[in-house]
Amino acid sequence: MASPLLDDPRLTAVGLFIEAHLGLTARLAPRFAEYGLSDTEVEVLLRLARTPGGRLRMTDLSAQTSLSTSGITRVVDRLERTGLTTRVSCETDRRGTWAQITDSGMERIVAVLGPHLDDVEKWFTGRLTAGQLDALTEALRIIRDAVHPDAVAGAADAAKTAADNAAAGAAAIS
Amino acid sequence: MASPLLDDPRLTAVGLFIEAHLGLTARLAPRFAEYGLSDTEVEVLLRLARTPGGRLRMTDLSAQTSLSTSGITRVVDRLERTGLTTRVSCETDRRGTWAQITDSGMERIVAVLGPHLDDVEKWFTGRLTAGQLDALTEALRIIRDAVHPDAVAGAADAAKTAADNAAAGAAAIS
DNA sequence: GGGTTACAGTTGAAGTAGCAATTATCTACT
DNA sequence: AGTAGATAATTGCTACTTCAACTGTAACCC
Repeated sequence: MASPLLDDPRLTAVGLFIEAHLGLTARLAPRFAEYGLSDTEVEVLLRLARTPGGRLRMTDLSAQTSLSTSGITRVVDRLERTGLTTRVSCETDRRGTWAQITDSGMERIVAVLGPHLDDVEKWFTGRLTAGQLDALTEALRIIRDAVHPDAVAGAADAAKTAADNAAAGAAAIS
Repeated sequence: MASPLLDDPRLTAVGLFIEAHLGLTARLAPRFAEYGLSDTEVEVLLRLARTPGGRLRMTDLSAQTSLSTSGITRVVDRLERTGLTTRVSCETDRRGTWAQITDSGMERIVAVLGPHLDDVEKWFTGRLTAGQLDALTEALRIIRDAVHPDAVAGAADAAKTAADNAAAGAAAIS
């Protein structure tokens, strides 16, 4: 009755991957909640905070995160409602909208980042030797590049976006 | 304005982890859908299929998967509606319910497993050298054991459950 | 230029998840 | 035996996400 496939080591490997991810994110989420954020909101704020100019098009956000454009619309709705981001309409393409992180948003994400990194250290990076961490990171990068090419394409777009942002100047930062 | 924390390498490591996981599961899901299953349903069927006797208490399923007991109730509802599992009331504890995989459920999970493993090979294990895969697995196991101790405790319970199942005999298998 | 096609973002509807409350049952203590 | 507290499973409610449909704008091609 039992198929040998049920015990395939590849199945164990994926299972381990999924369990580790699930458990880790479950450990990290409470800290975000403490600062009034969900993991999705942190992801969006982080992307914006790391982008020169602090803003990104809705579509770019969608490509860089785990969310559909529809999902992005709604996260940005929530973030805007709490004053952490603002929508800025795009001058050169009137279909477009920038999601712009506000000063308040930047303060919030920077505030949560310290404790968050402590959590990461405690549950993830601190559990591994430097060699193990390097090996893990390398393997993850290979997988990521294979399964999520958009992130790479998005990086190319990001360069263009950064250039646009630079052109737009610092006046619009908040 | 930009905090140095925004570029912390630990942040990159977690990000890579999350992106790789997200991308991988996104690549694997369409195959499940092809067989009329969601990833949650596959997870539940797989746990049942691997358990001697093909059945597990709702609570055990909850501990071993990514779902709350409430979530398990609903997944098993769906699986039961499509005839892939059945509920069997527990003789020795009348509060309890077994989720029992049916012949149909077993056929379905075994059928999807072959193509699924091909996908896993294509997007995950096949991209890494044997050494890289070992290193990855080892690191993941360390993380998993740290963040998801329930899985270990659940294993102890599973031994007990297996004993119960053996006692119940083969008559109830389908 | 005028029309077709593609794209950015939003919205409505539906599905899936968790939390908290509820019911039924078990365990332990006196 | 009887009561108090824990536990198993389910259900109501709410929040979040996606898919598909829609609006407005841009790009292309004749």
